[in-house]
Amino acid sequence: MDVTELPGIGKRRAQQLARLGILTAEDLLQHAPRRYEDRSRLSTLVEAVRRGEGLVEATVVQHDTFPRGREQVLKIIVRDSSSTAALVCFGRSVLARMFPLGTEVRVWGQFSLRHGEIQSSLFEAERLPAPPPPLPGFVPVYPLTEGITQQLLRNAVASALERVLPGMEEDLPPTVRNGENLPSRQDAIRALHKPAGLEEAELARRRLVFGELFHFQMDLARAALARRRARHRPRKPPSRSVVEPVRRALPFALTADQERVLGEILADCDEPWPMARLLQGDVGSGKTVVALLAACAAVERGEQVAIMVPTELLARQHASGASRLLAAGDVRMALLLGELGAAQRRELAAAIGDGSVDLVVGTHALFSEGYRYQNLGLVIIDEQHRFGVRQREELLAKADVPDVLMMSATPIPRSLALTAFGDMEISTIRELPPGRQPVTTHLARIGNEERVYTFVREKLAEGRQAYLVYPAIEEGGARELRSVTGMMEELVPRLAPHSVGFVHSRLSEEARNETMERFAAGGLDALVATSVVEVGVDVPNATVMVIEQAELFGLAALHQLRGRVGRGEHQSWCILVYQEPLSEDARERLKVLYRSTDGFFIAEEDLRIRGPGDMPGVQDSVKQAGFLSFRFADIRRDMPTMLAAREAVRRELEREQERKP
DNA sequence: CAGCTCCATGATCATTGGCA
DNA sequence: GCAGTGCTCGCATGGAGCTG
DNA sequence: GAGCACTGC
Repeated sequence: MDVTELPGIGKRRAQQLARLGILTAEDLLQHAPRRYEDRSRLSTLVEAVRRGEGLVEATVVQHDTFPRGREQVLKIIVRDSSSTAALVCFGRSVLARMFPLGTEVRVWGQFSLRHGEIQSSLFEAERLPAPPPPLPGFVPVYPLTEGITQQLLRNAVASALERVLPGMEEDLPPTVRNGENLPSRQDAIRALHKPAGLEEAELARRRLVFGELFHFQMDLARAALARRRARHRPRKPPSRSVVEPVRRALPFALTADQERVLGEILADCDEPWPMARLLQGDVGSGKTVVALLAACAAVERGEQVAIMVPTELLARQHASGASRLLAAGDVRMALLLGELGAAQRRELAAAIGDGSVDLVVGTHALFSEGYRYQNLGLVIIDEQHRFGVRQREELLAKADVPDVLMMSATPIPRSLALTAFGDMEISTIRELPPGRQPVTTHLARIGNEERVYTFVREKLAEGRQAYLVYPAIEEGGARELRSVTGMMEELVPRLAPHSVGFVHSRLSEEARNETMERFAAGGLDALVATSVVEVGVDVPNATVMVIEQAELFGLAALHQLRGRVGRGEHQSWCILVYQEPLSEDARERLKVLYRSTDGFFIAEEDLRIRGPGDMPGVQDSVKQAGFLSFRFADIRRDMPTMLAAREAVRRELEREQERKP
């Protein structure tokens, strides 16, 4: 039912309500109050002052005014059994007419002592008819938008409750409701707007959260099921004729975690349905090896593998890493770059088309430029968060892509993973390979940077390399340019005689790549950069990461940056330079980072401090898909409910299976 | 940075009277 | 679609914090 | 008194 059918709501109000996402009376009923005011009992004026607010019944005994500017401000003096008080009517002198002397009134307001009397300038008053109506009880306070008042919303909700609520459908199957011991949806919605007490309101909210999350999880589960049913294909039994030789040739042993995850993936690949799996692991946890071994499994079945990475630089790096690791497996590899000439491109397209290439590494051009694969069996997506959810969904929907393995180096807290990647399986590598020394983190207040640079010079003199990162004040803006040039002038002499390269978003991509590659090859001692280095190149010889104005970075970004060092056998350092004063959050962020190098712990903390809005790794998908814009649920608080809902979905699907086998 | 929403805040005019 | 009627509700402003 | 919903044309 459209909101305009409710009394008091016309075209204009409807438009304003639309800004709150309210189009129908049902929407209105799902507009959850922000909080409640306890108007369930009367206080005396004296009590109300003591508590700061209260519901009071009193008599109007006097009108008074005082001047302010050129207006006269009305004061309505009321008296109850305990005292008298002034209702100060800034800008609403008309109230005089509504409350003449002698009127009995019921007032809700914030009361305090000012100017030597009890006053309230924030109040709602109403005339009290002869038999006093019942007390309002707990009154909802709704989020508003300009043009819509609390009262209007309360009235509208009240009439919506009468007219629409009885027709509202139950949204949970009875089995689930009984199992969880939940009230009906109608009861919950009624209680949401007219609770008998705060406990009831909270219970109602949780019930609605559950319903919402149940459906969310159900949709995900059904999508996953549908995918399984849709694309069956026969799979040959694994021969391990490629996987095993490659494994044996590895210069290191897999960690237990890597083994476990590899097992999960290989088992998945042997199933007749397509895999959709997220492989997450902290920076440097060795995801790539696992992914490459999975690729080998596909190759040995005669399938092709595409590895998609966000930048060409990474494509090159992956390709060279892969050719080294896969040498023993006789895998035919190709690197697909945008700069290929027409002839090369034709040649490559042909090779992909007739199956004479097993493994292709490239950017999204892998799919967008009309390459037709002869028998594509597995797509591996690195740094999945760099691709939008659109690309991800397109890919999952492609009928000819049986298996998809996404990789993420930004650990995602379990709670978010269950929402943003609820339709995928998740494999997690927690353990770092042996021999990696944890990065030592130091905090330095700005002003001590001379010591920092001395330290950096020492390390450079030892032959190591260093990153120096500063925040991009304004993406591509003039101020950034200034700070870049400022940095250059300052840093070149400071780090002399060592060579310094600069990378920032005002440079062309080629220029950036060139500098990064020179750094990677050891041709530059120090790299000064904005956070573009966040994702990226593996430079084992780089052991120092200095982050300027670290307080401006998010926790996850800092962790990512820190992950750029500590990738070789040398001890590595991360120095966070901050400027006081620090905000509470910033202080907490830096503390977390100082204390822990565990990406998963950091991710949980990030979620706790910041909330889900800015979480990297999921932000694209989540924001675009609106996953986190639940009506009732707040991921931070309702994680237990999410798990319960997920479990309920599982049981419900089981029951469905039994019913129609 | 901009656009929203939420929240807290908000108070006078000038006489009189004494002294040089 | 327009004008007239009758209803209800009735403050302005600046700062703070959040999000696009 | 304004703004808006509603009514009657």
